[in-house]
Amino acid sequence: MRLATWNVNSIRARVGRIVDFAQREGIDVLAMQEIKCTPAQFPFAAFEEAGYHVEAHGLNQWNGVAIASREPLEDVELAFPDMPGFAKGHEGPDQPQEARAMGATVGGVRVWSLYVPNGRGLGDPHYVYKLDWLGALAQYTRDALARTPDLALALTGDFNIAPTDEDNGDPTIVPGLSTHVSEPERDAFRALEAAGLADVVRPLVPTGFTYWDYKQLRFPRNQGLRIDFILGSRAFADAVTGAAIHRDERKGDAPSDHVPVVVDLDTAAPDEDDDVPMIFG
DNA sequence: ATGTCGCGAAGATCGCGA
Repeated sequence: MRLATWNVNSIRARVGRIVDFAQREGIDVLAMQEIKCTPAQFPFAAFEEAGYHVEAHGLNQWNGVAIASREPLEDVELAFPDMPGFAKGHEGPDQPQEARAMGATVGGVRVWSLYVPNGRGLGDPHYVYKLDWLGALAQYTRDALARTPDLALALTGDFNIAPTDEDNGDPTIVPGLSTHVSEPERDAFRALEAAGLADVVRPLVPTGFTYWDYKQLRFPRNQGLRIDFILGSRAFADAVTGAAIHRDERKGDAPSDHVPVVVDLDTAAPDEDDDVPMIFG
């Protein structure tokens, strides 16, 4: 199975380019973020004509996530447990959840398409929201893997965190002053790893960014960020056979500011009669 | 020049979010 994640920055503005990519690259499951529309506005037909089922979740022109899949999506969820909400100017409990998460099961894998809150600024309520949101995501991960240790779980999406200094090539993003690179955000990312997940792309694609701001010639200067990830549980990571970051998708007409991140999985069912036993670790 | 995008609402530009 070939699984991809892509912050598309509006599905309607570039649906042709996205479906073309999925078909050309043989993507079986495509987790999308920032679709920027409601399901009523989503261009389902373009995906269906290309052989994909799609589940979309969007409340307005902001955020929004979706998953397209060649096989039907099962057990779709539109939030993880205790996912915090946010409403500007209305800090406190009981804020409405945004359209930032979708979980679905396909090919034996529990896949999440996640659009982690940006944070906006180190002193901003949105930054507190970001850290709370990531904390609840880590708790979900711990609970899910405690309940089912051999679960093939994949958290994919735009995490809005550059986990190491090597993941930040944007000179305007400064440790100590900027979101995406602060220690609390990096701690929150490491907490996901401590919960039982691993970045399954970095071992196969050690360097390279996944996002370049539209402004200031960031892409021609290659001043980007690595902020889009596929984090997998042990059972998921053990099935990974390849990975790619499709930098070329930042080129050409009307690109998203993010590019797709792809992994290949060997999802052949274990065979009890196989002469060669499966060996882990 | 916070210099680019995308969206919606207003109304042929602006505010918001990133």
